Amino acid sequence: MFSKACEYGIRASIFIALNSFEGRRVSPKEIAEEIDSPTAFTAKILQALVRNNIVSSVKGAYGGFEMDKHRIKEIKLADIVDAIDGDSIYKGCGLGLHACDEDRPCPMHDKFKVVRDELKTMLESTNLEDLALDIKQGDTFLRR
Amino acid sequence: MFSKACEYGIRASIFIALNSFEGRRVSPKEIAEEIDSPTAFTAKILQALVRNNIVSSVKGAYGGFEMDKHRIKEIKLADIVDAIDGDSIYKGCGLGLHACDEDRPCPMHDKFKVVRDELKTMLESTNLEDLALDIKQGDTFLRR
DNA sequence: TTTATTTCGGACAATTTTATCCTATTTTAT
DNA sequence: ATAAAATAGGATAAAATTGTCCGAAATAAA
Repeated sequence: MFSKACEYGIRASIFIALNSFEGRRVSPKEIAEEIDSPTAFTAKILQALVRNNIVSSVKGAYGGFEMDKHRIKEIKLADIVDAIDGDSIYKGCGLGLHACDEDRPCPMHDKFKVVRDELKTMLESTNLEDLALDIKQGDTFLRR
Repeated sequence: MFSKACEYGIRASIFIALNSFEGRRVSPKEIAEEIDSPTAFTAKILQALVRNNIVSSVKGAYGGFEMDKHRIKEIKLADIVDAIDGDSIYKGCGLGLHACDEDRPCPMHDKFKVVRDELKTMLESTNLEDLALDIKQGDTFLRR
């Protein structure tokens, strides 16, 4: 469904949010250990998240990755997916047809659209704060 | 969402179904031209469809790929997706966690499950005959 | 200002997916 | 039987994705 990069990106974002509530910055190494992902690859994904204004970074001693505490609830899963995988998952045709739309639909179009729109709505209505709080309460997990 | 192989597989199956209604066998070349896909790669996918009993093949002169006319309505999109991409799209965790389930869910689990189940239901309830008939009536298309 | 620390970013490598090519095998028609 | 036609399948190549490494740039603390 999502690329590996996107999966890591979402997990990393949740972990950073969790720590930003406590005012802690985290390093790529710490993030990768916590979300069980390859460190250098995760660092690359963090760069993309920074470029897309999902997280911010601070270089130098005592630096690391963090999020503005008050923006955490404004950041939606859709923002992260957009930043890393783009919007093809919302907009693309189920059969990979470039010109598939209402006017010239593929055979799956109508039925696929329902599912795709529901996915879109879900991603757009799920914010990082809710996800982070579930983890904090031990209801959900980021590893394995 | 689906792999290229799976997209080609679905498109090819629909085209074969369409021709099998008329009792015509079709070649990989003809299929690839009609669904706008690479011929040799499509041929490989057809082999997988044959192995998984989605279509049958006849070698030698006047051979080609065909489907049992009476089974066309019994074949669901889910069968084709299963044959080519496996069931990870139904069963996999949205965040790629191997051990994600009801007991130890990832933060996206509940919301993702709703979408994934709807996708599953859609694929399991859509049969090749309906898709082929839509094309025949000029309501939907397999190319571009 | 110097040093230690940390992200940034480019180059490279491994793996997976997508795609091609060629030969073997099977089947039908003559 | 033989030849022609067609799928089967292995080897290989190209492209995309995933993953690693290392030096440059930036920053904070001393």
